[in-house]
Amino acid sequence: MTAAEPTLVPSGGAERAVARVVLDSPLPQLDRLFDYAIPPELAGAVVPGVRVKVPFRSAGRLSDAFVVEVGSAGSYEGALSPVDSVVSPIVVLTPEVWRLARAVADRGAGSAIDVLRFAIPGRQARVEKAHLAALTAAPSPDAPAAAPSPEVPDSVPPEPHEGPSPAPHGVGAAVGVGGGVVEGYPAGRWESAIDARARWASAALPGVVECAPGRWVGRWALTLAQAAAHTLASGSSAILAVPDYRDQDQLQTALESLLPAEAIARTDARQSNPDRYRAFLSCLGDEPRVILGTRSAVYAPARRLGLLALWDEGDPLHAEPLAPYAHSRDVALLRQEQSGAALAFLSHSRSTEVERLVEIGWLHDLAPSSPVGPRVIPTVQQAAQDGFAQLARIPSTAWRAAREALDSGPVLVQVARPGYAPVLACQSCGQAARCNRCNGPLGKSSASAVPSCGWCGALAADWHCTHCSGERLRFVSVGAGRTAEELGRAFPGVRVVVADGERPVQEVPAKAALVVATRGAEPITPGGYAAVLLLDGERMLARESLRVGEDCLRWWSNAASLAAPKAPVMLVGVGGPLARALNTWRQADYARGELADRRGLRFPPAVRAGTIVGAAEPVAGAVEGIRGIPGVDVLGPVDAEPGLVRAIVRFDYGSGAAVASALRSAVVQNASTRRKGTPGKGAPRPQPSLRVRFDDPEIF
DNA sequence: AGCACGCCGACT
DNA sequence: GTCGGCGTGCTC
Repeated sequence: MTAAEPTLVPSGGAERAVARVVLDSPLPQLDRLFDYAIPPELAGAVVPGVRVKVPFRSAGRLSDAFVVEVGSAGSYEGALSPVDSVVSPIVVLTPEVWRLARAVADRGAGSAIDVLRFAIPGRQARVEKAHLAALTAAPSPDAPAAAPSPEVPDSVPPEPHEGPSPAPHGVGAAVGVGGGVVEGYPAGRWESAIDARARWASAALPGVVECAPGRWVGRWALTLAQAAAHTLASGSSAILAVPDYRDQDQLQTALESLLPAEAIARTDARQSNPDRYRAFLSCLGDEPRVILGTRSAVYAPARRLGLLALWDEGDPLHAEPLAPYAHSRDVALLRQEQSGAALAFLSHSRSTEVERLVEIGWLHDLAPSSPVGPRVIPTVQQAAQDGFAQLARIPSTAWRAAREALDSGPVLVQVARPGYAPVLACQSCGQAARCNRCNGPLGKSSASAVPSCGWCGALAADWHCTHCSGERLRFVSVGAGRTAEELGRAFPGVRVVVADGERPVQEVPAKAALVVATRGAEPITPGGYAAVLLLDGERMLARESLRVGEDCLRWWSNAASLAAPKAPVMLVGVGGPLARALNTWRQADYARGELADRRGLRFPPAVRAGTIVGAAEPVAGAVEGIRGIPGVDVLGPVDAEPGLVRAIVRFDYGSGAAVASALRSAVVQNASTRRKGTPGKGAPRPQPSLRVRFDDPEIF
């Protein structure tokens, strides 16, 4: 502690000062505030938002905790233990983030501390020391802690400091780079929506753009960067959340072309812990920032949050895989309601979730001024005449389009699956080939590799089929590697580049080449591709999932958006409403129809859904607790893994709070009353015997 | 999670 | 009478 302001009265006067803290414990029954006395020597240091250590559990053990409130009104009657120590003077839990964490946990029947662990990076003593030293050293001599520092009029230069781009490509009119002016949409509409703290969904402009000399990004990235620059220019912070680091890199490039580097804070899971903590601390300062990151960015402690924007919210990477499993979209919706910031969803393709929000009037639609899409040419699968094309299972029209395009630049070929022939089957009976040891799926990692098991890794050197005793294997699905080989033969003399999850490629030069990429891993290229071939449509659609249609449309739209203006985009082997939506570039139409179907079937997102997994008895109890709530129906329970059952609960949005709180009570009760189970020295149960998960995109 | 508390059986 | 089993529930 430095010399500072003792805000609280010394021990003598008034009632007892009480700190209300949230404990860092995964136990659901501890997810509430606990009262501790503030000893005189810590008065003034124990303020809301700091990390503390408190005695907990009978022995003299200490638990980590965050102070949530400080006051004199103790709601707890018993004797209070004193706070043991303050870990750091930095206010890492802001009131806004606490309210958000509480709301996210309540909505997902989870613990607020689970949200906080995700939202607040671990403390790094070194980084913190440097941060505090910098704070006390130069500009603002005020205490580093909570003190609402004397309001300094912040001046962040919103001007672009990079030269404007020469003739950017992209579908639609040429755009220049301007600070805080969002181009490509009706003039002033984004700006006024941001200023009015509105909520909206926008279709992104297709195409790529050169936002600084030699730096090309998807056109969408420039839109978000311009919106963020406008927000910053008006003295507010902006949070931009993207699905993965590839999108993040593009957006960062776009931001750096408009804003000084100090105005940008970057947070993502790939950062080292010190880097993460450093970026987090930089958000806590008083100057507004543009905060760029993946899922966790929606929890950043932004000062004066003015805009919350999500790119490609339909990407499943926005769904958090850890409890309480909140999707960035839902977190953003809650935060918007609490903070009153503007909220924008930008994407090429519209998810059914966003479509629902538009239909109920929660979001408005802010469309580009000239909604022109890429030139999409649906191509029915047909037996190719050309021998080469047949090799690569490409229809002759698509093959010819690619052949011509290769004269002027690179051609993007999107394929379905990563890896090389991930699935093998018996040549004689056609059944999927299984490992002779563990029954896992067999695959091949390269042309010359010996087939091996995807589970145990055993080489299938002398494999035999368990169904028919056949001994020869054949490919069932064809991955990027194999497609690349075939294309290489179909287009002799052309350079082939492969991009997939294992071999990521951010950008390819604007030279003739075949770029074979799995969906989601497409590199961008300066000026856009001379042609785009969307090859494995049928196979992608074969996946068994409620979301398969909208997922495919999203993958195709994102790939098509990388094409140069007027370049052909060949959609192979797909017809119907999906092909029409891509061809007309009216993805929202598809989402509308899809949502209507889901309403009829009572599937998400027309309703919400959750799974309840656990031992039969607690699951039955939990189900009993929600049966009476209106707008709720329960499927099951049915047997799941050995000893466990699973029930699916579907409920209207309006019943969400009641369902969540009832299930939460069941989880808490189950956690505190010991499971009797097998009395005879059974193995201790490693997992809680009742788990609840809401809004899992993979339920149906 | 730990750990104390408490209501039953078997002992000095 | 008292010791101690482990089932039950609390932790500011």
